[in-house]
Amino acid sequence: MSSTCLSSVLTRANLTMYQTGLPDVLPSQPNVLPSINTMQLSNPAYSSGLTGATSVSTVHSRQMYRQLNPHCWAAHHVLEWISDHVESTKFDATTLNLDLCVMDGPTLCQINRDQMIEVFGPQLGPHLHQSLQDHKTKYELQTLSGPELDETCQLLDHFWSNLNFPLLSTIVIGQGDEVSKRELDYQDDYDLTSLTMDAMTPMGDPGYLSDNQSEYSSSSNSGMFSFANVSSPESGSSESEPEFSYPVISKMNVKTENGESRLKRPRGRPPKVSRDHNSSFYDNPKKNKHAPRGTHLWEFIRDILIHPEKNQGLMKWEDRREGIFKFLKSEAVAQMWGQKKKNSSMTYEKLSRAMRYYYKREILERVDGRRLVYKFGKNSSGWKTEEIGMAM
DNA sequence: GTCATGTTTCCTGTTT
DNA sequence: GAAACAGGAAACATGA
Repeated sequence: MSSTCLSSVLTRANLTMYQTGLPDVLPSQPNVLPSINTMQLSNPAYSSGLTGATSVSTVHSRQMYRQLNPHCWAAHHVLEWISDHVESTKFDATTLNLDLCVMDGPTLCQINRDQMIEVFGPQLGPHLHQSLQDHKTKYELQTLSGPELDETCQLLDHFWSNLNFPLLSTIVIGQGDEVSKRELDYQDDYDLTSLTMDAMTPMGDPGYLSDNQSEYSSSSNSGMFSFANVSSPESGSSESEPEFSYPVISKMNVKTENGESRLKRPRGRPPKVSRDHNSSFYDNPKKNKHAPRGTHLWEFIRDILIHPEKNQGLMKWEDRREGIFKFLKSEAVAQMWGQKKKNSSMTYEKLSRAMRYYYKREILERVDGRRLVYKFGKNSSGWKTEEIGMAM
């Protein structure tokens, strides 16, 4: 494949230029891209999928540009960046003039979209321009954002990491479409969401599962991607929470018009059932300790919105000035919210109910006639550009 | 223990 | 017909 050839060229150019260069140290911001370190070291598939000239340690340096502000990129960072995009877009690199690729970050940042297209062509140029803007935005925001945003950022990072590398194996998308991890690696900067969201939307409403089917029964998922199966710093590992099964007691028999009898739940949230084998769970002082109250739902939504470089198409601003925003991947956002609240059965339907409660409190305002569109109300804060001190 | 708050869950009905 | 919206009702978790 020609793109692979260019990759080799670029990689060799890197090695040549920086033979003396950067030590293969781990990125200094482990929270930002936790997956890169672990995956690239632990999964031979990653390195074997790269060019023969590329060692595992080279993979580390290849990703270094991601940790840096584009304004601080050296020439080899620019080459790494281009190389990654050439591979990920399967661009025919034979048409690319390598001489034109040699520039440092500050020079690159001065190139506008048209010039980018002129240098890299109509296929790769716009792609690179968009990527550069994303990288720039990312570092502008990182500079300006306060520490209160860290939790959501980490959740977003973790969320995408888990999507990219579920348990170091493969994920199953739909029925039988296996996508190798390496293929997903290179989706990282692009529309990964379109590829994976279907796989992670809830596997049916767990409330409609039979009573012995808990979504925590990971073995029953047989390879289908499930958030319940993904380890998370927040979800913990040993404290599986049993409250998401639906006891028989909460159902009642009702007659349909046809006179058929069917199961129906009473209105409202089903009561928790204390089961014998769980008594220790409820007595567990660790569980009852006052956990620091997390951010509220609207704050969680806000934090996703003000980190466009991390939300990867989950949500977008419709009108930033007015505070109007739209869910693009509503179920994915709900899953993330559920992950934050340690509730793997969260759905957009439930999330949206909570959102609707905000109307009364004027944290959100209705946007009539537009689906998945909400607007921040006068009692919300922290989303306005003036408030977070960024020029948009 | 009680209460308020902020969800979460489920439901029925309506709108798109 | 499906998805999203709307809002009532009840339960739950947490903090004061």
